[in-house]
Amino acid sequence: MSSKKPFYITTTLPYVNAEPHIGHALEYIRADIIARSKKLAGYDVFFNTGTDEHGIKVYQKAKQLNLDPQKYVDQASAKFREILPLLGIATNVVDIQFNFIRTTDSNHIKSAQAFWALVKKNGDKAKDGPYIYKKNYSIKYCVGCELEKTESELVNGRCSVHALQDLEIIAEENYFFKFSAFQKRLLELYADRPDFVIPGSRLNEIKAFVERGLEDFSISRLASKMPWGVAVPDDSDHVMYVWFDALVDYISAIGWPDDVVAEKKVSGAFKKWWVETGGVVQYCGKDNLRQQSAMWQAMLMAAELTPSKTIVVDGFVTGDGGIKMSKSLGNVINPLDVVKEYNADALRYYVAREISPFEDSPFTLEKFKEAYNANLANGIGNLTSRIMKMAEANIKPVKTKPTLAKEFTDAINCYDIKSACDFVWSKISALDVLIQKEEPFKKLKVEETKAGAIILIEELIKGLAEIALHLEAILPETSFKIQECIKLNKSPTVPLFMRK
RNA sequence: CGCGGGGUAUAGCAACGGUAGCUCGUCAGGCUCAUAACCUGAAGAUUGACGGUUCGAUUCCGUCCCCCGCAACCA
Repeated sequence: MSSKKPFYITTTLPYVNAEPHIGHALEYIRADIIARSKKLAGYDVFFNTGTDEHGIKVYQKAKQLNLDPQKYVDQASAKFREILPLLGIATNVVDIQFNFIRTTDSNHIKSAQAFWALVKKNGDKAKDGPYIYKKNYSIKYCVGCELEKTESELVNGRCSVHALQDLEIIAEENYFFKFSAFQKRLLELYADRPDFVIPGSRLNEIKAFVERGLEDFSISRLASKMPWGVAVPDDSDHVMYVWFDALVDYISAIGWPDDVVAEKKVSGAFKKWWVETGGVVQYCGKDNLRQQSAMWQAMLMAAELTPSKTIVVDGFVTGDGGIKMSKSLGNVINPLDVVKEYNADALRYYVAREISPFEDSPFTLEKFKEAYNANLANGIGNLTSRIMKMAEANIKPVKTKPTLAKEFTDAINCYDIKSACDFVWSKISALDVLIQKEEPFKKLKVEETKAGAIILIEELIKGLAEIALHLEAILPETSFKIQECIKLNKSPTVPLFMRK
């Protein structure tokens, strides 16, 4: 049994209706950098991600393709699972327990049903309950799309694809969650924990939203119309609508509720990853702020579980000039294309340092190339070559024991990945300056100064090793290569990053 | 009066009640260990507009203009 402190981080589960895109890559990479940094800082890390696979869009899509829904989601989920190693995500790293959950996994389904049943039970005896109740609900249905439409999908109250057809209003009786009962407790949570949502501007946003008043939301659909979902406990006419299904993954992933029974024992996974960590750190896009920081937290309260630890909210990746990426504008970046042309670390670098940790940022191939040449090829790549060349020819292998810098861990603790990178690159720049100032390459040629030059080169190696240590979190592959060079006292056989 | 973010050098960003910084690009010089790389220096900004508070405002307050998201199931 490890004595290390546990740390639990998760991404939002992407809905498999769409193909993996740059936003998913961004979130994976960010969460991965935090996970690896925590590992470096001595934590035992649980890293969760996966896919959200139920619901009408997936069901319809499978029907269109004439596929069994399960077959369809198997394929769709695999696409997400497969890109993870290509992005350098820690699917197989010591001290990082990686988990890929699918909402169609049988243990997740069991967990979601148990969660529903628990919330129902708690609500039925609560003063402000019931928490789950039935109510008539009218959905807007587009006959052309054969799909239910949400308000945000409508243009002038009509389907954007079938604007000439009137939407059908279909009333059905659904289960609702009594979100409104949790307004006060949510506001208390936000007030008590100023770091609950990062960045602070997003905390203000969700606070303002909750203060305006909450509407109960629908949490089931009629199975007769849409069978592709988790069955509601004790009512086979209904399946769960996304919330009580997908959001529960953050606890089903760590063994809830099975391990709650075992919570009295020390070894329960839920106890370790939820109770001892103070909850999960959740990455999400800014469009998911409400779901993660309000709805899910209210659900946890209803289940009498402690809230998440922190919600870290990403901005969006945009095209040039802050314009939304879209196929018609041709400014969509496919992360796999970037990885193919450069490599995973190059993409990770760009995501970590050139894209704002919390605000929208543009991503263009021009900017990418510029940043790549300046900071990877000319920066860390070139620095490694110049130091190792001198080392290889003049010194014996140096043993180093670099330590993690406080500036770095401080930045990571604030989820400020960009600042953490800035720190590392300031070290890179400092070594370049030092070499120029001290000119060991000149001193080597003169007998009287040679000894001093050798000491200096050993110092440079130590500096490089320190950089490599920090890069384990950001550019794991590159870090490994640098550490190998240092160990073997050899300059890289091929440049770490070829100039483009 | 729905909510939020933003407007700073060519571009992308940072900062802050007290000399407005960084990266890319441009120009000049240096170096030769290194991937035409690296180092030093220079040019380049009435900090969106107008008012207010202040000894002092890019920063705080007010009004306005412009851009961009969100507005209950898109990272």
